[in-house]
Amino acid sequence: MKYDPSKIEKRWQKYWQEIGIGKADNNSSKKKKYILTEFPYPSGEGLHMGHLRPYTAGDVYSRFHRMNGFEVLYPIGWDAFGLPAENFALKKGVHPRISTANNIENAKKQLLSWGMSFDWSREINTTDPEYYKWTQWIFLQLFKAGLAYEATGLINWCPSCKTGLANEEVIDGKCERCGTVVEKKELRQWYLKITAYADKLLDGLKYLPEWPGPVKLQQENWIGRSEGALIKFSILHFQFSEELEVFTTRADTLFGATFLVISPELAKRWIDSGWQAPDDVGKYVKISLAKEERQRTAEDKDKTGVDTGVKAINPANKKEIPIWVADYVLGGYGTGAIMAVPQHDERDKEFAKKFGLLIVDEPLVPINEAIEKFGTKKIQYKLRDWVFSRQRYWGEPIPLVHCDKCGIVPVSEDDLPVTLPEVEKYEPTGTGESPLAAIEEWVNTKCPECGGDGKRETNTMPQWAGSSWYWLRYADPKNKNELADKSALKYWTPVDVYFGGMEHTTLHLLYSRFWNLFLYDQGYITEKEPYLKRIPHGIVLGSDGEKMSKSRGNVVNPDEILEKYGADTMRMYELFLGPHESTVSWNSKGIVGVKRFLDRVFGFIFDESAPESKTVHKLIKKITEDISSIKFNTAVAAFMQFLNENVRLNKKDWEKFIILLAPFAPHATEEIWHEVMKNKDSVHAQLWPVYDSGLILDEKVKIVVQINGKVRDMIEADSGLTESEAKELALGSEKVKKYLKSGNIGKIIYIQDRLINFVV
RNA sequence: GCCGCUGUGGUGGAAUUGGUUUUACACGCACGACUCAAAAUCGUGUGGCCUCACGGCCAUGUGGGUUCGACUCCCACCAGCGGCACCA
Repeated sequence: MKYDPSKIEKRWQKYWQEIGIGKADNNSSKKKKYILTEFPYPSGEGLHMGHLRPYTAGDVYSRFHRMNGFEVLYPIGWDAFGLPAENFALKKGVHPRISTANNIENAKKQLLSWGMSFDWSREINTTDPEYYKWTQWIFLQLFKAGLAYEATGLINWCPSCKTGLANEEVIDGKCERCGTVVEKKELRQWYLKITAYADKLLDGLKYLPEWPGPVKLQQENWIGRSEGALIKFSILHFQFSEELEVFTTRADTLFGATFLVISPELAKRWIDSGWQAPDDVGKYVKISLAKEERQRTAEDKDKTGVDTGVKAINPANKKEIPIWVADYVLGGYGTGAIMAVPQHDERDKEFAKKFGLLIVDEPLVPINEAIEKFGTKKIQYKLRDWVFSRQRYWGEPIPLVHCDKCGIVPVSEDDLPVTLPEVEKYEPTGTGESPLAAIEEWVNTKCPECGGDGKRETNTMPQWAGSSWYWLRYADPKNKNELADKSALKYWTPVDVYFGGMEHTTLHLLYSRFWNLFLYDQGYITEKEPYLKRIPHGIVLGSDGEKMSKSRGNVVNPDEILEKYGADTMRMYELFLGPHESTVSWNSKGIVGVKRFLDRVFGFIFDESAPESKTVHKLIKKITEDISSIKFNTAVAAFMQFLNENVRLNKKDWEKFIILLAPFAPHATEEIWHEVMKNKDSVHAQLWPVYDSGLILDEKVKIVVQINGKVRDMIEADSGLTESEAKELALGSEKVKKYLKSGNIGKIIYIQDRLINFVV
């Protein structure tokens, strides 16, 4: 039979829809397995090779578990709010609602053509009011719990996307979305108090043994907990502040603190409250604050600073010390001021040397004693509160009303969702104001509390809002009364295995853990941590080893590969490229190897007179273990090797082979299962084969004979020989005799069925 | 600078609870079969060096070490990738 994927794949995809291959049952009595892959942004370019990787892995894993008797939930949806969707819409001049719907339709077609066994009956869309109703509802719970607050502060601002950004969205000083260098801007923003969960987020990592170490470590570093102390220094003759508080982890070095340094931000606050700073100080502060964050914090930069002329008292030795202002001190960490101990800190030393400040070598004091005497214990985090408002149109409206009389009032839960108004003009304004602010008939509303005139909050939520709880919704996606039914959550959550990218470690993965912990604390959900096991995948590069990009011209389009080779070949080659977690380069040349393999599978004719195969049992063991441990590349190799080595197989053994191959090449195996094997039901509904452990043992083994650790011969023998039997056999070898002639045998090392080593 | 990961043929990669003459599987390449020819397919070979050959020596980034035995463990160094980046 000739293998022509284009003739068979559509037919079986339709068949799977009809029989509901991926449908998960909330009332199943089976053991559950919740397998999740990050849901895609439906961008205008369609899904790319980077999507194929986790979805194929998840699909193989899901099909495997279904065949092993699990009730599997492998859902999919669309993370369709946010900048990519909106920017695409702006570029094409189409309303984001329409372009998003088109992009979703296209992406869905792609996923179906790849043979993914998602449960399409649970498809969700973050831009669907029925969905974002609950995103808004969660926000209100955060607000009511005091974890959402409004504040004016210096925030990251992307001048190209024209919106504020969270700390996590600034990668190497640039906007995570568009790569533009981020500016600092003083703006009124909504924040989520993720810092209140810093300890819980950190502590929870301890209970996730199946997360990769590097992922946990990265989150740990991002949270950045350090234990130290707050120490107050009194300020002399200064009316704008009586004392200056610093955070330090080295209270034991307090006696060596010979000056204090404040950040330009703190100096600015003093100036704003009326301090007549010396001219050079005022000038320095102005210049520092105007600098780009990256310039200011570049490490190889020379230290700069100015003496404020103000003096303070070191509480330990009562000595008078100067206060300087310098931009190596960060305004946003600790108190925005430090005590400088040049003897013990390289940065302080560099500064002191440059400006001729005192460096003394005072003895250390016990740290706890110092804290007790001169300050208070303090735990400081690097984690900042999450800037949660965006000045863009395409996002969930924040469900709050501003009322002159009542202040900020939450929209009544009965009135959710606050739907995004239909407008023609939705370009970002760039003024720090959301485009929604211009829509008067939407903005003007009644206060939910007093019924008087009120104005809606016009900022929208960030990209990350909808994805911060989506896995919960999959458990019960159509629920109108709550985000998901408790018993459905009890059955499905937590997610057993979560496939996704490394780039989300300190973004989506951190945010969603935060929301999950919060919802758990509030009693709305049943699990403390959302994902039991996290499996990151490497990125797919172009054949030149560079990131795929249009400008490089190295983009490989999965649709074209599919047209040429079919979905099964594409899937298997993608898995064959390398270990799931490593970065791989897509090399279109190598794909023919997989196509040739599937051609041979298709052309294989089983032979009823062939004896029962033992190697098929080894294959069952190998494939079962490889899928379980996410080693798909070696599983594919094992299939190839098996077919190379077995030219004759009877029908029963061939059937086992086809079942094992089914999760990898779902269409081709289904075709063979029906057309060649003449079965009526689906190959994907079969039970996973079980191997006979008695049959995988070899009767004959090859034992290596070493002399002083060097291999000198190999003897074939029955398995399970004792040491003396093996010794006798080995000494009979001519080669061994030759090498043993010159010495006496001392030690003998024998490892059964493997090797015998004579030490001479 | 700090933290983490990686380093094996022309290429992607296998093998790491130390143990079957490193390089499974695949690509590529060479030769052969089939063909008028090509493609496809099938078969054989394919780490390096020396040798007509038998055979030998050297090889898992580099240099040491532990061990009967090291790709696998330890130390130092080099190179690449990722994260954080003046966090006091």
